[in-house]
Amino acid sequence: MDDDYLTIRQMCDAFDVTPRTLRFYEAKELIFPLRDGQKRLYGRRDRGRLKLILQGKRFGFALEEMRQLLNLYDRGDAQEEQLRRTMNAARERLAAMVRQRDELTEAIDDLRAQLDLAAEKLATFGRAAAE
Amino acid sequence: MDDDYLTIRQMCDAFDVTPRTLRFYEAKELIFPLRDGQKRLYGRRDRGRLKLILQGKRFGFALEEMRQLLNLYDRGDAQEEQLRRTMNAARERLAAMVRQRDELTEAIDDLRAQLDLAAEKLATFGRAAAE
DNA sequence: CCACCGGGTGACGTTAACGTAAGCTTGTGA
DNA sequence: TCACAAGCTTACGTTAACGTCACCCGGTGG
Repeated sequence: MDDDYLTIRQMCDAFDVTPRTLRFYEAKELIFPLRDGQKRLYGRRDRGRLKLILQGKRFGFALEEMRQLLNLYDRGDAQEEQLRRTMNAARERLAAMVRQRDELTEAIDDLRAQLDLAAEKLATFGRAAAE
Repeated sequence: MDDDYLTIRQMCDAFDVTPRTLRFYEAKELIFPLRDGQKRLYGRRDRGRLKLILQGKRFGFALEEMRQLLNLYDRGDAQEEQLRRTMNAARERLAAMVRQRDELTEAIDDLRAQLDLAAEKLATFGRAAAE
């Protein structure tokens, strides 16, 4: 009921984003602020969506993916089905993240091994100089 | 001595890259194939560099960074200093990769938690339907 | 009156690592 | 000789998520 509306600047401060970002999200149809004349006014709904968007970004969802998920919730009905779909998307993302982490771990281990080799080689320089 | 030279296609097959990639690397001054008229010929040296480049990519080095590292080894002298610098660069990369993995791990844990919450919520739907 | 501030609207720039397409040459087998 | 394949060069396209710039508008304090 008491949707206190925020200006773009207040939103930026609250969520630590730039005005450009909010306008950009609006252009991408992720959020739909009201207008007071020219000025954008962001209500509870937009804040909720933005929060989800930023969370999604953290999980590696692309903006377009988030838009689709958010739109699911906009149609308001069939809650269960929506939740299922969202969970499926999330599970796929999760699997991708785990894969990515595994690859990273491999690369880390390999790089460490290379560094060890290099350290040995460097030691031979030291010994050569000590003769 | 016996630099057997490879054509661009042979290189592509050997390293699993496209011709475009090799020409691109050349334009970026990462490799320097000889020319037989128009045709590029890749020798031992270029193969070595390409191998390092692809390794570096795996570790997340940018091409420009790789170029600088490779150039270090081109001047041929002061081996020890070169090795040191390369190791320093590698250590920084390693630290960045570890940081990145930690962040990813956090995000993974968070997403898992969210999924668990969602699963609970979904269960309430099931119970509601069972009444 | 005027500078300034907050906000708004395009439109173009940025970054990385190539992909893609057009059109030219050169070599080769039928 | 002709067509075809492989290479070559040049140049523009792609992707994501904004940043930057130039310019406009309306209200306000001095």
